[in-house]
Amino acid sequence: MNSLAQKLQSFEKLSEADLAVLENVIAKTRQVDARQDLIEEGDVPTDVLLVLEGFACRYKLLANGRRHIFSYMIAGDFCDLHGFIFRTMDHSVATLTTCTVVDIPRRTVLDLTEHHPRIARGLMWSTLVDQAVLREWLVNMGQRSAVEATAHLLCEMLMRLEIVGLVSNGHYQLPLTQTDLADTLGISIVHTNRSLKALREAGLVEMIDKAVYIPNIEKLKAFSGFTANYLHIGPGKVDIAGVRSRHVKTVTD
Amino acid sequence: MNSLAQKLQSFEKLSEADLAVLENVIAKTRQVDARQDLIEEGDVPTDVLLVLEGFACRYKLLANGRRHIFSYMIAGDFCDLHGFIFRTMDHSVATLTTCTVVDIPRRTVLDLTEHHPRIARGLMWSTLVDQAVLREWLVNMGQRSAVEATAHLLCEMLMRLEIVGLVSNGHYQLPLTQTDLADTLGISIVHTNRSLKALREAGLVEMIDKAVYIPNIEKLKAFSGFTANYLHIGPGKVDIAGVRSRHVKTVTD
DNA sequence: CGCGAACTTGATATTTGTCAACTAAGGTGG
DNA sequence: CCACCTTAGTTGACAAATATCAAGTTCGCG
Repeated sequence: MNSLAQKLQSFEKLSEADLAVLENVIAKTRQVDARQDLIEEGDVPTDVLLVLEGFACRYKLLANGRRHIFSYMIAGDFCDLHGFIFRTMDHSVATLTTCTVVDIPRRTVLDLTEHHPRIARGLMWSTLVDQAVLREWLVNMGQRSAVEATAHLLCEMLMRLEIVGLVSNGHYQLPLTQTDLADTLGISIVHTNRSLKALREAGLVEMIDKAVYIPNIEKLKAFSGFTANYLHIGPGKVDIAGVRSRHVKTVTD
Repeated sequence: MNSLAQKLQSFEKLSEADLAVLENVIAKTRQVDARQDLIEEGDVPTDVLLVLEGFACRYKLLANGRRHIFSYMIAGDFCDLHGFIFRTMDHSVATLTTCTVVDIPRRTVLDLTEHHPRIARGLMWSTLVDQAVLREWLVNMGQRSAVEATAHLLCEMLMRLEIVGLVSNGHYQLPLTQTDLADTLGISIVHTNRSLKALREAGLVEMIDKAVYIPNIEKLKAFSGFTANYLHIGPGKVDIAGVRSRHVKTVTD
């Protein structure tokens, strides 16, 4: 099963016909190098973009030269329907690592939403999870200190990557520079560096290069005020490599 | 035409049948006093909530007692489908003024999305605009100073209220306390007070009680770095009281 | 070998938060 | 009608968080 179908299934059981359609939808993939724009603010996309593998981000550049990153798209995540519903992009999307992407024609998405109500609801579900993450980031920036916010982000990435099987034993790869993190949390690079140092010195996080290790997730959650409810992790229909991850608590959302 | 239909129409022309269905959907309204919770985090909603009139907000309370507000629902706005798709609420919704609301049964929403594709796409459109606003707020908090962020918010509210005809000549009502604003912008009350004072002293904004007057919107936009593109204001199909607002620039999104 | 990108650290400046005190306005009970 | 609440707004003084500037270090790569 492809990662799009996998993700949708975690919300609602799809029919054989649904699955066949989805398989068809992602037939033609292409590779994109790291650090490339997939689409830019102001563009009028003809297709809907879907990231099947790799790490990408949404961001905006301001007139004063500053950049803000407001979401990460990880392996298995797919893009929202922004390009389908709106004519022009109000933000840009760029890869962080090499990515496998699919360009889905508008027409195809239209068909999906009109003739496959379960898929349509699945897309809505995914969109709403993205929205919930945005809300939590707002809380993060508004109400938590830089160190707490940094810790919270590392918690969230752990949870999200765990769902798609990209965490083993508290270790995961986070292909972000400190500049990326700074532009995500809305703090300076220097302060980002010091926040990470504080987390390391507190023994909450270990980071070597892009490898993150969280020795005690409960401690990090407590420190950052993290609760996973906003990720709306499904009832556990997702089954990666035949074994449900032991680390993900089953939350009957 | 009711405000739900009006809002959806601004995205896509609805059929007579669509309109009739919508009229039926909002038949049973109720009044709610100001400063009341409509739904709380952790609740399992049976219906989808729709605010027809008044001012409401979404917020979250943190363990440390802090509150963060991450969106305002204004007259004519309707709630997203959060309660429809997710079982439990990951945030709370409260009225700020007296509101007219409708409780739409899940079953009804299900019917709408399955049998009225244009309405379904309209709901998606509205959800994505909400999402775009969340992204802009993230940029606001992350990359702008407190004064700029405050100005940006006042710009945004002007634009959004203008669309629904609640602005006359640069004047509008904003029923928020400075505490509300502080919890929205993620800054302290005192600093909010001083930011507003700075805007007043710069002649960019006049505020008396809850009445806001913006003498020169272009100046305020320039000061705050505001561009309306993220609101995805439609091609102008909305027609309030028979006259399209002169203040809204028609943006062919 | 040298260069650039990312990371690190110290010193200092600026922004923002906290504490405390005070004013103004509206509501309520006597 | 007034005394007395409470809530919202305002201001000053000071503390804390965060930004900026400047100067390294480390490491991969041509």
